[in-house]
Amino acid sequence: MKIELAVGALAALAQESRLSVFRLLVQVGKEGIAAGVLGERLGIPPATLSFHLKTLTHAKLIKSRTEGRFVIYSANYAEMDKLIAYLTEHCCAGDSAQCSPIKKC
Amino acid sequence: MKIELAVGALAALAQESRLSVFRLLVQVGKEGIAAGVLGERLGIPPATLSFHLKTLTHAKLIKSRTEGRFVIYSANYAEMDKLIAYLTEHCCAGDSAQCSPIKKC
DNA sequence: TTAACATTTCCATAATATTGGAAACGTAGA
DNA sequence: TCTACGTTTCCAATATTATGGAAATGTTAA
Repeated sequence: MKIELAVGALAALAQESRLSVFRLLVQVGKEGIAAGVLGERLGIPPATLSFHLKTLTHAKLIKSRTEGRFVIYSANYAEMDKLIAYLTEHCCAGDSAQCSPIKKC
Repeated sequence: MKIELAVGALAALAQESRLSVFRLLVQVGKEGIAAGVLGERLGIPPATLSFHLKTLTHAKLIKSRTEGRFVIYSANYAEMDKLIAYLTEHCCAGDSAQCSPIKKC
């Protein structure tokens, strides 16, 4: 993973509304939920939510598919895993004894 | 972990110089290295580095100790683990079959 | 085609973050 | 004490980001 991509992903997550959106999508699973449901659950106005969803999508942390007039968003687990791997890469001065395996979803 | 803390940690990491500093400290291990060495290795001017170290420290992602006239910085592995746990909490709609254990340092 | 609905784009305002030089601070050794 | 050195604070210019109303876009059902 290149540092620009990691910075982009971290910046996307470094905002309360977006972090809430992402965590909700992570918990919901790969089926995802519609933008409107997200906005309702989290109390975010449509324009603001759309802005944040765009930011998360651009960072590749979430993806969307269209179903009728709904846009269904879901977490990109692979990208989350890559980000975590990047943060913890070669950790603890190579003393792998004190590191348990990496999170994988 | 509260969302404000997570947002603070993510914001601290969402900047190229700070992410480089953090990853270097993660790789160096718990003994840490001096501020000056960090700046030299990463090519960051003293005032700028100090600003970024303060930001990372405030986010609890790194810690420091003074040794003579050197200030030695090191990663806060526990806080990194908590952040990763927060991001992946209750993931995959409870389908734990597709999630391997969390990263621990 | 028309009406109803879900979502996104446009836009201006407001708030927050980044940068690095110069000066200040604190410690160590002579 | 004096000097050298490592680090931090101060500061102001510059750049980036967040917010949400209004309008536009696209989809469905009748």
